[in-house]
Amino acid sequence: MNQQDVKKESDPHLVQEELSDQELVRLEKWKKLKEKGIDVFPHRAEQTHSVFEVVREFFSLSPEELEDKHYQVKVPGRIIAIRKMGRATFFHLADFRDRVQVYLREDLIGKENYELFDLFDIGDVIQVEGRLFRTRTGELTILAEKMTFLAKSFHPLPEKWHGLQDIELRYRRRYLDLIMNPESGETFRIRSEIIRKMRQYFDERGFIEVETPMMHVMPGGALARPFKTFHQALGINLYLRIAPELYLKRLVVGGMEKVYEINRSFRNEGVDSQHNPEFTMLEFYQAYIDYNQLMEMTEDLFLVLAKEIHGREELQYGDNVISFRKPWARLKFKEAILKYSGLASDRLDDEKEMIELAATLTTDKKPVTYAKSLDVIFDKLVKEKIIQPTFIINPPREISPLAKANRQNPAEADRFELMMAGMELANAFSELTDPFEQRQRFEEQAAMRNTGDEESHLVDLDYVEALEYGLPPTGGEGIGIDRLTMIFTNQKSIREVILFPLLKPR
RNA sequence: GGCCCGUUAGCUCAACAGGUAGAGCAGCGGACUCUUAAUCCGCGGGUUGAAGGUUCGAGUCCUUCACGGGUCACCA
Repeated sequence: MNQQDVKKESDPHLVQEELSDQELVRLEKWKKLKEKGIDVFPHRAEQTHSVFEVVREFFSLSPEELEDKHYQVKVPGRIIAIRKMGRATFFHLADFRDRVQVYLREDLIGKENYELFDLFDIGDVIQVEGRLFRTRTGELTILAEKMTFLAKSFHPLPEKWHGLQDIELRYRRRYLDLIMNPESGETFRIRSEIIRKMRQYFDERGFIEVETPMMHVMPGGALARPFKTFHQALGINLYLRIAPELYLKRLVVGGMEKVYEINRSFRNEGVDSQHNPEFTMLEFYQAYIDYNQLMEMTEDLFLVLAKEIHGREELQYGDNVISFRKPWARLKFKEAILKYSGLASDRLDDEKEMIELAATLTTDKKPVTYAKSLDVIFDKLVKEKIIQPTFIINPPREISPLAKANRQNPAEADRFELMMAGMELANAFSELTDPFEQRQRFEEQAAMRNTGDEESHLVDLDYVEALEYGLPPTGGEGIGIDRLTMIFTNQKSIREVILFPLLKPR
């Protein structure tokens, strides 16, 4: 603490030291309220309704009904607009989901109380007690009899008409975004509903929800660079999980035949409109099924979500309408490349040519194997062109080290990636259950790692040992909740569906 | 990390080609007892993201830096 801080300690001051005239005015009002003995930060408030509940319950009642019944309410909320007209004032009180008008009359609450309202500002959280009526223009309104402070607001709110537009400020001060921009609140309400409905979906089908470690001694379950940290007391390096996969399959070994985790995972990669360093997945595993059954489940799940949340089977996303009607397109990985890249099939089979082509598409790490080259080509030339929900099935086994190989073509995996709107939404496969093969796959990965591929898997012998006890045939899938929310809320950036996306400190 | 764009009053935005920074909302004072982007009259509010440079003069031109957005790279 420097001297300046010490000097100011006796006198309350705001975090921001240089105050605007408006902030000084608010501080003055607060002092006046204190002088009057008014507690602007009380411990609790009684309420009969939230703003949202008032609107929901009384919205459809006629002026006469409201007049007859004399509905008395106590409603907390934030003042978001004031219209003063001499000895009468209208203002709007808002909560997270709605707003309701309040009417204030000097002749009803008395001169002294009416003048006290001059010390109320837009942004203050208050409680209004009064009875409901309709104005001449028909708006449901609370005729105020009593008003109490619940929290004084010391900063002016953003502009009422345009809201908060500055994208950076919207992320850094999400609370302001939520106060000012109802559509932002709606996005996060839908996100919450997606997660709730997903839970319900899996719970109803007999799944158990679990939580597995987020701190891993050895990161695994995906091909990605991890965040590294250190445990002081144990003196060991730890990694933030890149996926819960290997732990969840250990649980299937343990008899949890249907298991899921809504998990936050962390990947130390770039940040863009489809990637945040921490992101949320739903990962689920079901014993005795394979990836074909997972495709059916996935179609069903998305369709249920669309119908229950939006009441529709297709959703507008940007310029496209995305339809979840079954069945969805299924395209083999190589066929998808043929279809969308324009490459001829004899060239696609020319391993050398594909490795060279892939090298021209990426500047960083050069793909050295045929399988990795195809993966790059898919990413660069195909992915963005797939708009409607499409299962891309049977990608190369080499880039799927945790999936069973396909029996007809062992170079391919019994796996699919679900693409839509140019994004990967889900990734699923028939889990590799043979401990000998798993160990061999890990060793292949480790060999690639030694050639400088940081994202390859490590040899996780502890996991292989679990497989040695017997993992039944199992289908497993991960669904990106953030991206799913983007589709369901028509947002182009992942930062719009994460309350506090990672930003550099100011 | 590369490239492009942005950063001006609390907020939303102006300022032609370098010539002493404006408006609306919000705020303050006044009028107004059914307004709803209330209205009317008046007033205050700025280190133009930061630091250098060019110039008689920089919000504007140049350099560097910070943060954000877009895009490419990496990735889901």
